[in-house]
Amino acid sequence: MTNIKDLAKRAGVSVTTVSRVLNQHPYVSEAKRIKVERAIEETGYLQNINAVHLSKGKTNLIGVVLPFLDHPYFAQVLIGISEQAKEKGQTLVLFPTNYEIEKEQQALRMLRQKQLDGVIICSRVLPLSVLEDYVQYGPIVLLEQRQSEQFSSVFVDHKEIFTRALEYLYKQGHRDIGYTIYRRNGTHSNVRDEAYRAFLERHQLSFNPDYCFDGALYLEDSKAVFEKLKTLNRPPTALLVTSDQVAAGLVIHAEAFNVSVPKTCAVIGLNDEPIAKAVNLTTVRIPLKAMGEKLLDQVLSSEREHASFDVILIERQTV
Amino acid sequence: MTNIKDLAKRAGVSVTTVSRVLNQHPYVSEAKRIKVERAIEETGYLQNINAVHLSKGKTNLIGVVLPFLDHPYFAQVLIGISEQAKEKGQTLVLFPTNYEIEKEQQALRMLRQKQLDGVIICSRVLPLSVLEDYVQYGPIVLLEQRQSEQFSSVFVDHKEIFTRALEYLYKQGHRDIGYTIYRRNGTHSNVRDEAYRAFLERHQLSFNPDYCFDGALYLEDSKAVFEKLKTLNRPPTALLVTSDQVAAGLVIHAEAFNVSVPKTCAVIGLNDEPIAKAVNLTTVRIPLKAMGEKLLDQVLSSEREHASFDVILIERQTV
DNA sequence: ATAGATGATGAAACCCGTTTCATATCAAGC
DNA sequence: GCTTGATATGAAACGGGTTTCATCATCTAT
Repeated sequence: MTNIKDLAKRAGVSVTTVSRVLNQHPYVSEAKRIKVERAIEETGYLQNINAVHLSKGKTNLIGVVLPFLDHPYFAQVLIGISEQAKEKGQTLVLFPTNYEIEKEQQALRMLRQKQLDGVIICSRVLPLSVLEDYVQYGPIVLLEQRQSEQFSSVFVDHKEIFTRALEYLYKQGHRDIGYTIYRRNGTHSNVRDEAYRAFLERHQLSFNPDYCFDGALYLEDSKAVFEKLKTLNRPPTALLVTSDQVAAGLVIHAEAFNVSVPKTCAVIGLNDEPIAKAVNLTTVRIPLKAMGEKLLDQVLSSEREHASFDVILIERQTV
Repeated sequence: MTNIKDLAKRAGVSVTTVSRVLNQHPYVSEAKRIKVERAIEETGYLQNINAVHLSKGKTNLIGVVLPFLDHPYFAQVLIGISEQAKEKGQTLVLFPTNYEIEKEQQALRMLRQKQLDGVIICSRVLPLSVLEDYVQYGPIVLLEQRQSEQFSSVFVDHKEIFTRALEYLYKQGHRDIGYTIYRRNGTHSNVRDEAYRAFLERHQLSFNPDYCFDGALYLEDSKAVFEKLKTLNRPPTALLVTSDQVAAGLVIHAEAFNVSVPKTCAVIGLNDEPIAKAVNLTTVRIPLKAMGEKLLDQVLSSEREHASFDVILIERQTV
């Protein structure tokens, strides 16, 4: 493989000059520039990028930490991130964690070892305190509702989402409203719980612990929701479902479980994933792609920033 | 940042010895090993991985080229790849191409620049001849039915899939059978077309160019299929649909288009994606995750190999 | 007792760029 | 004629590891 030295010799200039040509620095005479360019063409020279990385101390590599690749929520965010990455000349390194702590740590370690210029964390199990130890090595940005001094973040207001969706259901006459989530101790579970309890209080409704269903993320998880629903002697008349996958599953499986949506049970989803439109799901649209783009911008920026995105309630046929 | 030199000084040994400790090479006395390990702990030393890459000429980075992130077909393959990557200590760099040629080229360029140890191509638009120019820089493996000398590959026999699905429909009494694909000039379109025409010939059925529907990849593409279906004065009584997303869309939207599945139109899908089970889709299961794992193994291996995977026809309710 | 294998160690070469710094040339301004 | 600033260029330092090679000390088998 030809390296920059060979190139310099062949062009009859110093390696410095070659480097200047490669990096489009000024102060190279036309004559030498042409010589170097010809040498590059003749040899088919290409920089050894690892040497460039070592020398420059950066890699244009951004780590993306996310639990699952096969869920539309994360897929949409990832599409936003990757389109913006293309725009900004960045390349993505993926860390599908399955919520395993070592996979998250791996991303942080690579940041520390300078293999990554920054890390985008779309969802996590690692405590914030651990992340804080790593900001010194490079920007870490979060896809979560959190206004930390240390990290930029991108988020939607989950309290508002819950409040709006719940009030909407209330206005349609529902008084027994349950909700489904994936993780009980996820980063947004608290906010949601608070919004839910505030809603109940506001309307003097009583709290029923059975009305919170967890483990609901994928289409097929809707079956478990139905099954649990069947065990209740006073099942909710409406469900706020924090993933359209699950909400769509409820709609699709309703008949099999002898439920009618929205008659027996109204359903309001979240995200406005493609399937939502297909099954006519009332849902709250979150601009996931735009949020992904913003995440990429933030990880490249030195400013701390907290970007909030607005949501839209999409009324369709399941409430 | 402490580097290996500082470490050597602090431990009172040579950098060579430190390197040996770091890389678990033999021939280091217990005493010195302990000294070095203590120095590492005290300083919190971590290798600059870019220096390691430059020195070793490899990065443990594998490029994955795929058109879309938000389709279950590729998501499943990617999950297989990434689980095996974790197993083998490899990290993935993603190239979501949207079938843009420059994105595919970017992966190849990074291979050539030694930033990637190998490239997995799940689907492509670049001609094979271009890929061949790059095998000299590192292993390139393909997710496609092709027995090339230059590349390892992982595949299912699309001819067999088509043949089995078509014969199955034939056995159920169907004589007007159409099929849907995404790209007319995709890597497998030929094979499928051949299988289709051979099937027609075998049963002395006539070829109808309107029976091939393209542009069908996502759930919502099913609507276009229905619309085109409506324009035919002799619509097919059965469809072989090469993505469960589309097949599920057909089932979900059937009512709206005044079609009954399977009565008016039988549907057989492909891949056995999660949604297939949810909507009771008859489909052909492809072991995508296992294939992804194999792809990762192949890209790490120096042997050329062509791995064929078996498929299973899953009979449910749409035929 | 001795050849030959095995263990232990460090100097130096190597991987391959970028960037700083010193130096030189040339033209414009006074 | 002289200072000053812009242009042009290359030597050398720097980023930070790994690996080869030479050397020396032990141990084992004959």
